[in-house]
Amino acid sequence: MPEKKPGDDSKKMTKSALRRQREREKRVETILRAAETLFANEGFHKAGMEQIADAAEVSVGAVYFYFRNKEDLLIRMMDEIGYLLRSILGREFKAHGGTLEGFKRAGHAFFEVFCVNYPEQAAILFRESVGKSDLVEQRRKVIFDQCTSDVLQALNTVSRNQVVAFKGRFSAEVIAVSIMGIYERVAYHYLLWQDRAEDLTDIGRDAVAFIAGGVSNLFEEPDQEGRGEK
Amino acid sequence: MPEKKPGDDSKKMTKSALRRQREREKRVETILRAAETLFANEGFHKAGMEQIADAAEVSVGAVYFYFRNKEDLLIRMMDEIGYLLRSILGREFKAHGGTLEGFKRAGHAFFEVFCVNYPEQAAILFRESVGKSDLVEQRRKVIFDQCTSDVLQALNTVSRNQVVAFKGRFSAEVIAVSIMGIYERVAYHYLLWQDRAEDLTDIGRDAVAFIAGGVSNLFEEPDQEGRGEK
Amino acid sequence: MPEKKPGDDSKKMTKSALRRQREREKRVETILRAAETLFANEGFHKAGMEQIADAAEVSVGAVYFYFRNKEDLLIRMMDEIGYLLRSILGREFKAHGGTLEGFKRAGHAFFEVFCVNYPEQAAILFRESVGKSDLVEQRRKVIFDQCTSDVLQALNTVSRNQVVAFKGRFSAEVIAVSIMGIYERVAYHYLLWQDRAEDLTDIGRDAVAFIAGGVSNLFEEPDQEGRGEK
Amino acid sequence: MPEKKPGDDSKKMTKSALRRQREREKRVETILRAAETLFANEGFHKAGMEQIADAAEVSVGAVYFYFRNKEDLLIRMMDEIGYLLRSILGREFKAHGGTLEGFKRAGHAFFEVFCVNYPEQAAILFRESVGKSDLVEQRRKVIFDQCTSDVLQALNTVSRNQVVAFKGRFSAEVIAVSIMGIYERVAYHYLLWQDRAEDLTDIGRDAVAFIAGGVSNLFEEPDQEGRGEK
DNA sequence: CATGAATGAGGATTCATTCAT
DNA sequence: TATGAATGAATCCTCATTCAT
Repeated sequence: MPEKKPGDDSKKMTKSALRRQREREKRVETILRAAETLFANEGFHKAGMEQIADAAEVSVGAVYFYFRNKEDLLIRMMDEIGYLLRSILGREFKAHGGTLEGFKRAGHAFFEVFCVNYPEQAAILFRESVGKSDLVEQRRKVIFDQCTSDVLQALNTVSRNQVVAFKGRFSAEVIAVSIMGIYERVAYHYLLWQDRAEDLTDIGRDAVAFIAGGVSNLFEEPDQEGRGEK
Repeated sequence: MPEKKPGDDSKKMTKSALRRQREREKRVETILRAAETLFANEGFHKAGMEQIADAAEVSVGAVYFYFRNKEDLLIRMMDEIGYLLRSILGREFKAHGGTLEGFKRAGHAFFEVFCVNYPEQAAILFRESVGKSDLVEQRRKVIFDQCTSDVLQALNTVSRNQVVAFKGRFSAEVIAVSIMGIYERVAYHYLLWQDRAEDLTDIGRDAVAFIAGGVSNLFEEPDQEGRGEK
Repeated sequence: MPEKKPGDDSKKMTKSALRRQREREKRVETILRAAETLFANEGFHKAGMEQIADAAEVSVGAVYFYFRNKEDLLIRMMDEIGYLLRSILGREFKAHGGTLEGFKRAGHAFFEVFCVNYPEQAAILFRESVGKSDLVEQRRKVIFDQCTSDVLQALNTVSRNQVVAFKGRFSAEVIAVSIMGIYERVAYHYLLWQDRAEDLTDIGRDAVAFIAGGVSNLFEEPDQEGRGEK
Repeated sequence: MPEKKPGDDSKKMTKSALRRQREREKRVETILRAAETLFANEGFHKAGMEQIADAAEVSVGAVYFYFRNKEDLLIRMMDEIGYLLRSILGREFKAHGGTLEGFKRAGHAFFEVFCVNYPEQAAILFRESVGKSDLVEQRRKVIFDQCTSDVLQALNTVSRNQVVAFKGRFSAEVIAVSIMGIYERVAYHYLLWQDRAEDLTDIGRDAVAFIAGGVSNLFEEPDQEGRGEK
């Protein structure tokens, strides 16, 4: 079984075993990248396993050796992409000490780093759908939930750091979900539909500003009337 | 061809022709509803034409008599759903004279009327994807663009009615897209993933409040400097 | 049953019955012509009954009222064409009193009259095939047999008129079949494949000359030894 | 892709690769033969892919692995048959040094070798047609054109060898086409319609004699009445 | 007689997956 | 490990034919 956890048996390993390990990982990598491009450009259903194998310059059998099935390929891919996305956003947020500024920077990074440098990955994460009740959909949910949870934590961190509190009547979770929605659709709209990658910086700034405006509204500001939405 | 425009020959029609016309529409309706349920529950790819025909209690041939092919079925369905959604939102907005209040009400209607009463339609509009470069994807884009455009117009109407102006540095279009994103993902998250239809009223209120907060932030407030980010 | 022999009941008929009779025949004619064009241009299998009905400006049901089924359509068509072809050839042959000259003239008429004026009919007679063991194939055989038989009779007539006799060792039937083959393939080659209708006169002359040469070789020439081939 | 040109890598091949190659060819052969029988007996349209696969004792998928589609099956088959036919005729003709005798022998071989030993192939070549403007029809044309061209060359060779010339007023091409027509229809008539395979030798002799008579008529014969060739 | 909506068996083709080598 | 030929269930779609109106 190739799914053995890497690192478990790393201490006692012959050289050739190490090389094998390395080659295995390289092979997995190659296949994953080939599939990624195909899925992004053709869509999950249109991309056939043989096509993927060809693109990765391996045999179909090899693909099935490293991946349980086509779904598994997509799931592992989405996990990677989810991890990548969270790294990018998390790094930026933490680099600014969990402030509102950091929160905004993370938003900018979403557009300027993730969308611009990993458009195929964005396409897969935001477009691919295989049909309800599939493992894939569950996985998508997990990834989005993690992201949402990250955003939620960030919101809480910011509010703590700012020494302000959320107005009790709002569900921070809904806000987090909303923010994810903004990121997702703006990326989809301008990257996948209009292919305006070069404008993403500006577009991202506007979107982030909109979010920041909505968010700052949510904090109690003791000495002052809220800008009353009504 | 059953696709003849209705109304063309409506004045002079024999009774039997009228009945036929009615029956034809009823049949189309039946098939569309059956397909809707199947697409929403099984997904586009998993739902077979025979299954659809069975559910509609007609033969496969009958489905193909009224619809060019499976894609056509989905496209016509999406068009209907798009129209339905825009009607619901537009009616609410106009009923309140294009005010911010109307804008919010439209938002509430999205969750309380559209999502709650037409969850299958929401599933189809927000989940179904067939793969890039398909007619379906184009159609989806058109529908979303129309909705986005509606939101954009609404924003402009509100800003005019409030005698305030957008802060120049924001792209209203990006805001509109963002709002669509919020609606979409909140619906997706709470309706399709968590199936919390009964909580949608509250959830919707929070989401709309968040939007309203963000939006009111966008209007120039004469006596005060913008919080200029950049 | 619309297949009643025409003329049977012609003596006692009301005027309206007569008109009906006429209209029926006109209708049959229209459908047959429409089908002819379609079969010639699209082929038997590609031409659908609905297409035929549309082209004839009647309903599918009407086609099925006048013709048992698609095969019947083709068979009746082929019968007509066979009759037409035999008329053209026979008329020419008889007009010259059954001489070799008449035989040649008939050959010329095949190319210059039949092929040139009825190319669609030629296409149907020579190209259409539906698959073995069909009624159609049997019908084709009958028609070709009739034509072959005509040619055979013509050969005999000529030989009688010329007061010469066939060399005993030749089967006149094989010659007749051969002649049919020449007509068929030359027409196919130059009309259906190369569409050189305008050259058919010359081409036909060559083919006929070839046939005449072969044929005149077959007759015993009393004062002389046969040129024994082998 | 199994269509790799044979011979490319024939020098350095492992044993197993060689065996694979052999098995592949055997498999293609098996499928082709099964399809041939089915096409000849049932006709192209009536023979289903599953039926073919069953007859070849492989799965449908295997058929599609070796052949692009049903048309491809027929085309490759026709190519083979065309090649076979031309080999048989050409061999005979060349074996007699391009004389009129060789020409006749080739004719006899057509009936006695090709028609008698390969009746199914004859059925396919002469009967199967799928409808105008198809790849198949184009292929048929190519094959017939090649055969016609062979006949034409043979005629020219004979006339050169006999030191006689064609009478200028005849188009040798039309003669060649005519000869093809004779072969085709005589075979069709007596083999496919009347199934008189056992009489084909005699029938063939008559047909060839008829052709030879027509042909010898075409040569200029300077000093002499008799046409005695040889 | 005419209509045209409805039928449904039948057919070609695809493709994820397996397994002998 | 790697290969790639083989599998066969699944699926979309066509179209000759029927029949209620």
